[in-house]
Amino acid sequence: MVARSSRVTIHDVARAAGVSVSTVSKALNDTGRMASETREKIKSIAADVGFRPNALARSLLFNRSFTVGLLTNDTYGRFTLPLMSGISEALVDHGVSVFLCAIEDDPELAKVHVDAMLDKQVDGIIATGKRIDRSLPVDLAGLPVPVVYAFTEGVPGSVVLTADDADGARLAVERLRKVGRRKIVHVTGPDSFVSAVERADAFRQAVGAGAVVMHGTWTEGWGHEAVALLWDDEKPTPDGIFCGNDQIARGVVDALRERGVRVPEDVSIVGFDNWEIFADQTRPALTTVDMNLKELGRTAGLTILDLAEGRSVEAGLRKLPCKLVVRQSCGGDREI
Amino acid sequence: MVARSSRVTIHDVARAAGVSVSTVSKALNDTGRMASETREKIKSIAADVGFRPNALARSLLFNRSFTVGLLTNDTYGRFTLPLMSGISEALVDHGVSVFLCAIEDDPELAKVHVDAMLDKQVDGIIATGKRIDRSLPVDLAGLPVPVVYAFTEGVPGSVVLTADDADGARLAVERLRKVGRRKIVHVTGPDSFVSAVERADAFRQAVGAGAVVMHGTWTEGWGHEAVALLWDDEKPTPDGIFCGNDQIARGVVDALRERGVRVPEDVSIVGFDNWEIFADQTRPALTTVDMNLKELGRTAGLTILDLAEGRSVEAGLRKLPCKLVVRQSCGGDREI
DNA sequence: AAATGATGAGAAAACGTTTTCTCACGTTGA
DNA sequence: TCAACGTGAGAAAACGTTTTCTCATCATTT
Repeated sequence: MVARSSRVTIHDVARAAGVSVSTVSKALNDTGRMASETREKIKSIAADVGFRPNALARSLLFNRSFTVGLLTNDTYGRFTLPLMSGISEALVDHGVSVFLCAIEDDPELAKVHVDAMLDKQVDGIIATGKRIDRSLPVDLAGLPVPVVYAFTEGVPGSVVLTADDADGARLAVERLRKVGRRKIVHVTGPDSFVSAVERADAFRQAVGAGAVVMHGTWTEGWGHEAVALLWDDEKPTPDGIFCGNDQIARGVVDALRERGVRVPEDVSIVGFDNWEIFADQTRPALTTVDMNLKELGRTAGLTILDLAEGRSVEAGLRKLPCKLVVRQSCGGDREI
Repeated sequence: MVARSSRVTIHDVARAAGVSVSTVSKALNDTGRMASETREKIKSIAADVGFRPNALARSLLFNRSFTVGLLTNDTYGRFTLPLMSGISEALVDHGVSVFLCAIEDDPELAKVHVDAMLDKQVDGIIATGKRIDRSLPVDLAGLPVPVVYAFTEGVPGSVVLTADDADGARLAVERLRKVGRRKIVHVTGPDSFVSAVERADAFRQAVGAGAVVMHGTWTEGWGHEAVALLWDDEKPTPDGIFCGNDQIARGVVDALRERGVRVPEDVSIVGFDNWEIFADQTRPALTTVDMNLKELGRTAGLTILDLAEGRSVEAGLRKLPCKLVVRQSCGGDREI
């Protein structure tokens, strides 16, 4: 009405084939009764003129937009991009596209984005954050579409996906044990983070009596500081350090090198996150726990699809397993 | 037809108000002739029942989906996320949402995503990559919608946006000069990158005769190596180093510290990228060139909007200015 | 008092699909 | 020869909007 599309519509195909639009539709969708020559002829003509059905029209009809919204509060993209990649990968086969909205902790902005997505009739919304113990600054309860939470707190009765922190900690300790380490400490982030606590608890359980956990910040600086605390002390120094993230691990490795302590010969280090930009560039490269973010994204995508298509999904917190990526900082990468 | 929407439509509002749908539409859009009491009454009823127009239906009518596609080949998100944030910020006010598609260098996948976006009638596509001298593995010429390229090579006659590398280099040298540095070298990435070459050329021009440019890789390791080359040499050592990215800068700073060379007292360092995860965590924190990615994203968003709405835009390569972010690695942060 | 004009509101068409319903035609069987 | 049936294809409605057109109704002017 306002503008005229230059795109080829089903009417153009019908005209070119000398049949009605209904016949074209049935021919292309392999539905209805029809002489098979007619069907083939129409298909070939449609291909010739480059017809592609207008998804908007179908959406209107089916009340399904084949679109989901990804709401993220993780400005930096550390989590969002791998997650996004997994979601997209899982959904592209189903013809579903993803709206990405960065809300930058702004409730107003979040509301605007959510409204825009609802207006565009998204089939579902995936909400992601940085922490499982913080919720987004917008209420997603009672929306007319399903919602899946990933790495952020969900409302009661919702589906929440996260990495299994305890599993990650166990993998790390297991590895350190395997390379013969016996005096292992855990240097991690603040105990105000649920994931830091869960990893710490699993660490304590795996290590047993005398387990040492040092809470600090998620920074390289804290890695340095922790090494200073451990080595300047009178007590015997550890031979294995499990770090709460790769930045801390980087700090620890650097601090040890400065002290002339060799990694991995004297001390084995395991990081957490497999943030390649850190893990790969640290010398030696970090053996680290990977949270399988892409797989988590894939799961989130498939889950939202299940919900959108009316299949029931078990509510509650679902923790997905981690995996260990072996590089050099832990040692034993050849002999095991 | 297939499923029945539980959402409230304009018909529901019409019924509730005891008027026709046309009247409701006109009332809500402030068009048509109508008693102002009627208009207000309808507006209030619409608000009461929570009516929000179905964007799909409008899109179908206007042949405008208020949606753009962002095609990215930058898996890691270093460029994509800030860009995305800027695009989104610029477009959200216009009611435009963004489809994000990560194509991971796969031509097949790219084609699938582009087709999906076209089917969904995007108003335009923004294509982004990592390098201005490489094109995406998919041909975006001749599409029925406008395309804007950012940080990737465009087809002839297209609109291409990128950061002004030469400007960035000039800002860096200017700063180093201002803090009194006279013997400045440039340690950067491979000369197979156009942006490395452009920065190097601008660097040479700014520094004048005797300018030293060292090409290597974009890694911390090269930063270390370059310092070794410079300091192990017989020649006098530089008092200022402009690095091609923050990772190299990080390597340089660390290597200098290991040699007992003080930064910024003895040598001033300027990085490039303002990748906060590096720039902020380096000790001392890096003074570095910021490519204004968010602003670039904003420009890309507004440009695609102009194109989508039929306003003409000058084709060709458009270089946006950089800015210098001052931290501690260059010195002079107080006295200037 | 009749013709003109202004005002308010509804009917219908349009956007591009899919699906249900209807119908004409030709074939088969009695 | 006629009824019953199967087959192929089109007409129309529907999805939720917006917009153009038409038409009452009522007030104003001659």
